[in-house]
Amino acid sequence: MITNKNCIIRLSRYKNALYRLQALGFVKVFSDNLADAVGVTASQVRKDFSIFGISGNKKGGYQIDLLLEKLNSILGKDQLQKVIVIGAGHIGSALMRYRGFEKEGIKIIAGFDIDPAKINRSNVIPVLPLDEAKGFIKAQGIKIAILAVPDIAAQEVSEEISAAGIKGILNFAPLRLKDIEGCVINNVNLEIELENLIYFVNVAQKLK
Amino acid sequence: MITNKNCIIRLSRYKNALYRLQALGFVKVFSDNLADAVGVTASQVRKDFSIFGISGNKKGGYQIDLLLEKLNSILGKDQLQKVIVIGAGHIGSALMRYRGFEKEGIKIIAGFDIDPAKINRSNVIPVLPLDEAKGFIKAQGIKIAILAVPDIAAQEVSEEISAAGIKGILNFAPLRLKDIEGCVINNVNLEIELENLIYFVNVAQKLK
DNA sequence: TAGATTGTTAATCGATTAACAATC
DNA sequence: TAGATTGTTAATCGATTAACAATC
Repeated sequence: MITNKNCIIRLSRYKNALYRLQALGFVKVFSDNLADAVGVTASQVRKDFSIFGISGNKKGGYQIDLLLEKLNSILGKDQLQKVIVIGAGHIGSALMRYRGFEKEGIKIIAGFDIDPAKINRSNVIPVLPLDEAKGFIKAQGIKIAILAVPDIAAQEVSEEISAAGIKGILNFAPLRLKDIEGCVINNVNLEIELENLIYFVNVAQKLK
Repeated sequence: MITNKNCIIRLSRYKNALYRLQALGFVKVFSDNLADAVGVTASQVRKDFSIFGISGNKKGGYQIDLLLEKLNSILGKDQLQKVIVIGAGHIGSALMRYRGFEKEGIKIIAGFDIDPAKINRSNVIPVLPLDEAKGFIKAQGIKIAILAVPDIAAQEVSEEISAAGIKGILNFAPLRLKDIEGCVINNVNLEIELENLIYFVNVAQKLK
């Protein structure tokens, strides 16, 4: 199935919107309701659904609970996702303490750092020495890691954790990691996000 | 000039790659060098440059220092960007302490929070009461804000700071803000980034 | 039934890539 | 000059949107 990243991001947005609609007491939606809620066209919604074989009822729309079941299944949310954080600096620590992941079935179970001063084995989410990461990943079968180490360390660390069994890395280091065979890498580059925002603000200012 | 977000993100990547090449001692680049460094095609590089009227020398490639000047000017990096952070929770505090923005000419000059316990006026980057944000934005002429407040507060706060003069918001709250007239909103949704990564890891696993 | 909505195909749109003339 | 690279146009590709038959 050939699907692009944007399409999958939209599935996440549909899911989130459906939970909100459900909380408001709705039981079913039409494609145009959902489109409005997410900010896309109704055609886009139906097209996305048809790609994944999700069908509704002609005239009757889609039943929210069934739709959520299917979206959650596609998005792998039918099982708890265990995630580790590599790098317990400012960003890494903040992500470890961030509660927003829990309600999405994503659980950060440990952090790792090379600095002995950052180690804390007794914490709810322990911070362990980086050289224990490899064993931990293998023992616990961890597939997903958040990488929040300094730029200079990012490439080497990503290759190490990948070799230990990590299949997906969410990279916060502001550089492009080389492709790693058997490992998906998504980048969150905060500098570039801000730079981009500044550009479009400047453009808007000039237009006036 | 009609430009898409991806194109501007590539300009940032070109810029970053050019600094690295410069640090390695290079004085000029050809489009295919830069393409390799960033992971795009040489056609893409030349096309992007031509959109912004950046020209090189037939046969001679592009002179790195001139190229950086032009890219920095397009990206608004010829002046220091003052940014505030709204919400001094885990994410907000981490962003305030994060040093990565400085080398990009982006300076976080204050944080704001509604919780009196978080206020700290004597810090290098002070954390001030949220109700001082409006006056601060006006007095300092701040255009860019990073929004790291709880979901429930995000819509209201974004409208307030926009009314006070904010023209661009980098939103970390995991929900879609309604469009605000005269304000550009970029979203960083960490839950969705992770969900997306998990999806593609699962797909890759199934293919094997 | 008449009206409304889905599911899918075809049309459109926009972005990327390929090709190549210009030219250094 | 011959060879290499730019700058731009045309071709391709892929994603989004529009249209509409099927049907509830």
